[in-house]
Amino acid sequence: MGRRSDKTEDHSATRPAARTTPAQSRARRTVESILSAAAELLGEVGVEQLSTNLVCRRAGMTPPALYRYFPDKYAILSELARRLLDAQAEAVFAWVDAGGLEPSHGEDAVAKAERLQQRLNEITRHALGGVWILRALGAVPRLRDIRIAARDEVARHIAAQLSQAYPGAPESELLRAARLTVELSYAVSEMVLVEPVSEEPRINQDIAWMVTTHYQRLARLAVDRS
Amino acid sequence: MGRRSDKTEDHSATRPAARTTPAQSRARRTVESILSAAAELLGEVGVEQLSTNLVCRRAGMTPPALYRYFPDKYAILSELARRLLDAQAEAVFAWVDAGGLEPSHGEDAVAKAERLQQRLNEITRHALGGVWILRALGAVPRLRDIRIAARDEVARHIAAQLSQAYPGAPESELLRAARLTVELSYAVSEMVLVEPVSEEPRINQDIAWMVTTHYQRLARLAVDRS
DNA sequence: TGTACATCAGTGAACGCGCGTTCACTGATGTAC
DNA sequence: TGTACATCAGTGAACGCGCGTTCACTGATGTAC
Repeated sequence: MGRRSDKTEDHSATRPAARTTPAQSRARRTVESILSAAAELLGEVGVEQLSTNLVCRRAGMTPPALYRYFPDKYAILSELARRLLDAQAEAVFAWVDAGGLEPSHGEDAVAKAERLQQRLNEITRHALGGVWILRALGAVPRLRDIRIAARDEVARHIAAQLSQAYPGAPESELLRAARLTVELSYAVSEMVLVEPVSEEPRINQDIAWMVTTHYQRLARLAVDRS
Repeated sequence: MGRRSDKTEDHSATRPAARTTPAQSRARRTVESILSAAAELLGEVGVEQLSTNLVCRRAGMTPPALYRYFPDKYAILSELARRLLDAQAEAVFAWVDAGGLEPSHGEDAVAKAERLQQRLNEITRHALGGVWILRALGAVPRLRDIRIAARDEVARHIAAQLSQAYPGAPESELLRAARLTVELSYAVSEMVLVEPVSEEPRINQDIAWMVTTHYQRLARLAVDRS
């Protein structure tokens, strides 16, 4: 998928370059061990207490091995973040491409949005580091840019699609709405993963309804204005 | 306000007890210096790099002075969090008590909700540590409970009021809806404070519309069911 | 209103510890012939 | 298919530094008479 590789390039510009790119398969396993260890520890001790030494110990290796691939703990977190955010972005793109935003009768549109939210929760749940990276992304100054960049990329795509589906609505409004809804979607993922699972479908449904209705309202306002 | 002191007691159970409660006014100034310094540093270096030594230096005092009042950096963050969350909760209570949730015609209800969101943003903006504590609260394991407790307290109050305004809707649904909207409101505050100010009113309006419509829909569904 | 004394508030100096980081090295992997 | 060699991957040991934390102490504040 061409779009995906574009995206990866974008991110690698932001991300602190790894000192060495692993060439052998042993090295690739090492990198994965580091990422897994960091992911585990993220939820156990929190971003603040996460240290490269701690990660090494958990991953069963010595500091220089880690330093070969990551300059510091932020590089590790960035990589975890990039993976999660890329996966989420890809899910949204796939959903949009499959007609997620095409005008349809109220209930259908909500059901479609609900499935997307569910998928995003699922991705977050199973990503390395899970919901903890999502949380860390907000709180760590050096990582905020990654999150905002990812959010805006998704938002632009949604806005573009919305303006096709509902021509006449001003671009700026659509972009604002898209940004807001992506942000809300992150918040819901963060929330849902600590609620009892039984609550999850209802919450997804609620947010899906809110977002869908919001889009439709914008479209309606645009039509009224013309 | 009786409700407020109840709340304070609740929180102090969660919060690690200060070693000493300041008795003299000099001591109270010291505590405030510590909190201000920590608040400043929070946005500059992030929760992860915040340390008691760093706070002392910025506050112009030596470590033992800090240790007299706070056992560790989490105690400082908890206090900052408590203040912000208390202020927000109080604003919501005041708004509810002033009839914020009373059934009214669509546009009015939205305008009321919009004003509340604006007020909450304002509180966050001017609180010690501002939006950075809000963010830290999500990411630091030892602080999450405070955030969740505060959210749920506000949500219960809103739910109680909703069930009075729209009798017939099941309590559990109202509580879920209230929790979700409080969470969304936090997210919007976090978001808005980094957007250009010019965007703020529109975003407040959007979220106000979404939340209000959501409540009204729940009420309508309840009526339909009976 | 002044003094003596008890309590409160903050200092200076020190400690052990884990962190981030680097060095020269050994061992593992892949490849050219 | 086997061996020799170049490159890649990870180790052991060490470093200086700032962190969290405590001690015995000095100085400031408030109060009893």
